[in-house]
Amino acid sequence: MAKILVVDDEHPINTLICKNLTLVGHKCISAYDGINGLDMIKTEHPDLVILDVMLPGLSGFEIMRLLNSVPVIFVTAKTGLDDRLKGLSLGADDYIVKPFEMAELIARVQAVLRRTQRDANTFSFDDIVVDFDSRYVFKNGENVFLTPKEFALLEMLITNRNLALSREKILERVWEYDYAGDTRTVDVHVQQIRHKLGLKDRIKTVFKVGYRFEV
Amino acid sequence: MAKILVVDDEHPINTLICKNLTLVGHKCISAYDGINGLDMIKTEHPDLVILDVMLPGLSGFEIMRLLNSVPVIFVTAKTGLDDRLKGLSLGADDYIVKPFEMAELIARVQAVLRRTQRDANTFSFDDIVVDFDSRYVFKNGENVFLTPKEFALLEMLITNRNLALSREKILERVWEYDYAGDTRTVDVHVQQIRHKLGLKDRIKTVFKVGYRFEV
DNA sequence: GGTGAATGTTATGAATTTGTAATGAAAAAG
DNA sequence: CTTTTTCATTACAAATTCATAACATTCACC
Repeated sequence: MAKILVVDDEHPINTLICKNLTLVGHKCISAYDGINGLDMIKTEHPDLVILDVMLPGLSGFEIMRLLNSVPVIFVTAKTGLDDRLKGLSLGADDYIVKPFEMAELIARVQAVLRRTQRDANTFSFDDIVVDFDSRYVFKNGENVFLTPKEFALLEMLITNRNLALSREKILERVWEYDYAGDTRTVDVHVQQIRHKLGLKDRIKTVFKVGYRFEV
Repeated sequence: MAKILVVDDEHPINTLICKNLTLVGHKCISAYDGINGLDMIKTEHPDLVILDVMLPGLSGFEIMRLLNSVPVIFVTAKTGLDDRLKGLSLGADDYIVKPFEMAELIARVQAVLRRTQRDANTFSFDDIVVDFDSRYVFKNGENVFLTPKEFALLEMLITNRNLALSREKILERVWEYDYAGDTRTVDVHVQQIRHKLGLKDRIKTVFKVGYRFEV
């Protein structure tokens, strides 16, 4: 099951796509304009984005230019070759022209997901690779050992990257949600991760609040 | 000659498939619901499973989710593209839609068998050879005896090598999928395999999670 | 620059988790 | 039915994790 974001301003089509993707077992979320679409990509971290080219706010092309590494399938009413090339050259994983058969869209979705999810479930930045399936962390190709708490904390920082996280929120999610201990415990673990992975400037301290993982 | 398990609740069809497969020289066994099907896969170790999607007990999809490495050909009455994609994405080797020509099914069976039996069915590392057909394990050329549970556990570790496997996941797959016992049981069997094969550093414990077979 | 509060750093022992060996019940084989 | 094998469970030993405390440093504000 993958989390898929559908960005299309035509509500009936958006709903139809979502309904069908849900039927094949995926979790589906919708955005109806470019601004919100970009927003949801950043906050929800979908596994795949289905992106209409013609959007109010930001065009699909403009959104793609601002993306890093989310797989994208492009949808457009235009049939011009130049649009197709533009999309693919911007890094789209596939391309489909309206009007399309729902079966075809789904086939392409599954194909892209197979392609992207075969490559392990990892997150990379700088010289670091975090593999969530094997629970390995590599720095510069070398295996760095993290304890369970450290790994869970790093996982949460990555999931909520670029957000300021209070110590309370971190305790609630990485420890038990009604954990009663000292919030200083979080500090010690953050220092440990910083030390082991050399993340002094990636894990920023937000004074009086908590921490933020910037990437 | 291969051993083929047919899982289909419609007795006449099951029998018909078996008869034809026997005619072309295979050994054929039958199951008529999902629970028994899963059971026979674990006890009989067939070379190939022909699996109906619509089954009483456990659906074909659910069975597939619990399997490791047996080749599967999917059979379904549905013609929907989504079912086909679901099957293939779960790792089915082929797919055929009812009603089908018996000649076509046989052709696919032979194709899958050719594909899977070409690669000798063994796994080797260090001074150890595991033969999944004969169920022999050799260390340094000498036969090491493993009990059924031990072999099944080793098989799962090898199939999912380099992944961190939780004790729950191991119980679900090596024991029965609804096994109620203690997770410490897994520990004892892991120690046994480590001891018999000298795999102290190949089977790593992942603290608070489970184990990972590294190779 | 000075001050108090917040965060960084390091060490230690209690608590949790895993390793190990033994035991008896259940299943399989004879 | 008897013997043998397998395996779950238990109890204790060893290892690991991690919360906390104590002290050092940095930060925000004056």
